Amino acid sequence: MPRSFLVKKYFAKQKPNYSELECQNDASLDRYPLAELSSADSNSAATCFSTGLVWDLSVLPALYLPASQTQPSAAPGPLDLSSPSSLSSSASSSGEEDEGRTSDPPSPEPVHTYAPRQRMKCTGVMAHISPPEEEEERETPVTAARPAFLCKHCPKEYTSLGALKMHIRSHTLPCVCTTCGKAFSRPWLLRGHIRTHTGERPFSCPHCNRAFADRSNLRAHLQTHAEVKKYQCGVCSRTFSRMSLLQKHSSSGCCSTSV
DNA sequence: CTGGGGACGGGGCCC
DNA sequence: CGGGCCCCGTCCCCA
Repeated sequence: MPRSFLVKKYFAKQKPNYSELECQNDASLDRYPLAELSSADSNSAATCFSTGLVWDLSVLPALYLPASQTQPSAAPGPLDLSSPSSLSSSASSSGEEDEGRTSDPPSPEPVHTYAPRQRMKCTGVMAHISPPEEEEERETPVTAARPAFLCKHCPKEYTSLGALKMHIRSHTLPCVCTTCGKAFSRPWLLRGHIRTHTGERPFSCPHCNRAFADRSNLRAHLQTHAEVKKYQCGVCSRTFSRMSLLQKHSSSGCCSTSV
């Protein structure tokens, strides 16, 4: 079974330009927004969060922001890269080219135009029009009279047929690895999987030349080069490269007061 | 226990 | 509308 299937945390998702992380070199480390942590201080989770520099576990609920609160500076993702100085949208790419379209420069200022992702709600029925009264009973009533496209394989609901079709692929898994037979919902997932067979690692770290088969893994790796990680404990100000590490840290006692 | 890498899934955006 | 890609996130495993 998929590991994260249907168990995603509903964090507000923004779209920081992580390409910056991957393309900036040494100088970038100095310019990491997180470097401002000390000044931003972390005695207050809100303070910490308001800086948009790190994620503080204690304020995670605050991340569940309505779509209206999407100012880049107010509720950015894990990293606030919207600052003009850091968001050069630059050249992502020295080492991380995708097989398909290599160093296509990312969209100039994605954060400015980014619309927060809407989390989809689930229903248990197959229908194309959601009765208004049913909408009212739902937790997050949206799109009152909008057609709802419901997956017949699971309770998921989508507001567009395209999104639904995309989702259905996760059930049908049309992309099959010819080597091991494992099936995937999308071709690029399969390509990524195939790299595990071929050993291809097209994403390399500009700092240590370590290569990765997966861009996300490179992104995580780049955190290890950062002096200040992007997930910060609201109590002890310690920073972590991953949310899971921060969560472990919190649950293990340090943040007993805040968690 | 902590930190990090590997693998992979999802939704959203762009073309 | 569909494909491709991006980013985010999670889980597992290992050092």
